[in-house]
Amino acid sequence: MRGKQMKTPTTAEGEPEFVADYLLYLLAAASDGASAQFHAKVRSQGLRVPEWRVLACLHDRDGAMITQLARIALVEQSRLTRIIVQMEDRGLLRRHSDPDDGRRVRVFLTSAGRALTNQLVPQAQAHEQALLEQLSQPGGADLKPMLRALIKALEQETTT
Amino acid sequence: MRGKQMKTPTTAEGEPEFVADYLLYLLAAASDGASAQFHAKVRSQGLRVPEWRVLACLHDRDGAMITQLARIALVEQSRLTRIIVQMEDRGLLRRHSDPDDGRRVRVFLTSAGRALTNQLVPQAQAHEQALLEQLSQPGGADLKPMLRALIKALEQETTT
DNA sequence: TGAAAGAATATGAAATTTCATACACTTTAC
DNA sequence: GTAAAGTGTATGAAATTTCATATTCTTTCA
Repeated sequence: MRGKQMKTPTTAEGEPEFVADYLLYLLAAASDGASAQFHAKVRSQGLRVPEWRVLACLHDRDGAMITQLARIALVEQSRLTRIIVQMEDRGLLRRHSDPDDGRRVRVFLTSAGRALTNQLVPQAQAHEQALLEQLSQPGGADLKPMLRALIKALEQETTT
Repeated sequence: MRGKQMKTPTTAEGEPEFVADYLLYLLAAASDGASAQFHAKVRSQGLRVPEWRVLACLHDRDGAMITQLARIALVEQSRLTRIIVQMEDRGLLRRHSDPDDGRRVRVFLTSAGRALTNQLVPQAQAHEQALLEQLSQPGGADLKPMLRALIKALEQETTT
């Protein structure tokens, strides 16, 4: 291999660049970039991103608690509470306090909410499919397993 | 391989789970989870995450324009403008309008800003190193290249 | 049993973010 | 050279988010 020798990019000052190869930046940029299109579509249908995430969570687990939803939707609890209230006001979901534990509030899709969700989930899946196909060339087939491994490692770290 | 046959997880209703294996969720959760610890450390040093990102960008490219910083720091422009103003008020950076193009504002670290940056960047690198070591077991060595490929593919998509 | 500790959700008030758009400057194309 | 179009940044006003903490239940355990 006669190398077109790739030198590490450097700043004007001659120091090596930091951001462009920093894992947390790559993760944030990848997440942001990959989501941009679909999130635009979500907004065009009158939902904010966390609202869509709530619907998606409820698609999987109707009747989830606020705290669970907050964790999965990656939103802070008090913020999620207010989002849920707004969504309830819009008729997308209903809150019921858990009969077995009065502290808990369980959230259920209304039929309107379910209808919207059933419309969005396939759109999300189609978009994902398209992305994955674009990525399949280099070997991006391993992307999802790798992300799952990272997430799992991070969860255990917290426990350990 | 006698298979402990992994069945696809399903919802109570029997439909397959969507979120847990959805690429955009995996990306967001990975980014969020991976960043959590370090971002907590950033905040404990009196910076919000976008502020730290600005410092990191300026570490690489002192004198960057607001728009560039917004793009790299993944922050909307008008929001970044206000963040920059606050940081200037705190004495971390300086704004100068570009002599060659009066529309542009170039942002420079002050010595205080540079000192803080020079303290944080190594912390970030150490944290990244630790993360990567945790990940090296399965084959996470390919994570960064894979993310770079994804980011690049997304950039080109926009152009195309 | 009952007091203390723990959990889940809600909420006030300050701070931040968003969205649209204004403003200032530059480039383009006559 | 100048009007029109394009860029880069700032800003008002409404909406949202944050942070700390209140509130309401539940569990623990002496």
